Amino acid sequence: MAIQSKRPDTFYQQHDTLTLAQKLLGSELVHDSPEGRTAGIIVETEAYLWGDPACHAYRRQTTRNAAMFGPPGTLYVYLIYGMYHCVNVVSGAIGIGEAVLIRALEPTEGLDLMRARRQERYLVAGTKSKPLSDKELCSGPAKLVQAMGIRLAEHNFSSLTQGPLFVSSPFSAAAAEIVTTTRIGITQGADLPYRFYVKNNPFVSKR
DNA sequence: TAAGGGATTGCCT
DNA sequence: GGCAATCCCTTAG
Repeated sequence: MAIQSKRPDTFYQQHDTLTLAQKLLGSELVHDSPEGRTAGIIVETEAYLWGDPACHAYRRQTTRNAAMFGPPGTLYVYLIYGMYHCVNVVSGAIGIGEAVLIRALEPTEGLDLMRARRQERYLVAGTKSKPLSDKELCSGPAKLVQAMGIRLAEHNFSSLTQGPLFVSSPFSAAAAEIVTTTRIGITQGADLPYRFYVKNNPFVSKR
């Protein structure tokens, strides 16, 4: 296993949100949990900006979006549709509610643990019997939260620069081609080109 | 205080 | 491809 360097505070401080959303592509998200390590290369992101009607911080700071107003490199985790969670990397200055949504990972480590976490719900429900394929583990914002063992109570407000959940620099600096397009699942600001993904990567949630 | 709705997912037709 | 599931937060009254 190669030595991985944790992205420092300056990585999150020096880039504006749209740039950070692209810089995060190719970086690896790592979680060293008590159950073991899971990790994946970030292959799809979306930016949510100040003054952007789709941004959770668009109106004002509230209890739900408070983490977005923290320092860059903070995690913002929220509940969506009453049953799933999504994770964001907070960006922009303190007091400015901007963030980058992590939408998909290419799994690199701990795939069995990911599978176990993802299938837990099905095993309980007893509906799904077939093991999930590698592509089904992290190809969506709520999927990767499950697979990585990210939880609202534990990780909202936590920092990516200190602690067991962090972003590492890529192993190879091979510049992948980035596709820029519109964001998924939103109604407001649907025409803004704030979604980025690695071209031709099969682990991206949607083409 | 009440009611609407969402940065999704997976099952069903 | 369409749609239900399922909560809590936010906004309106």
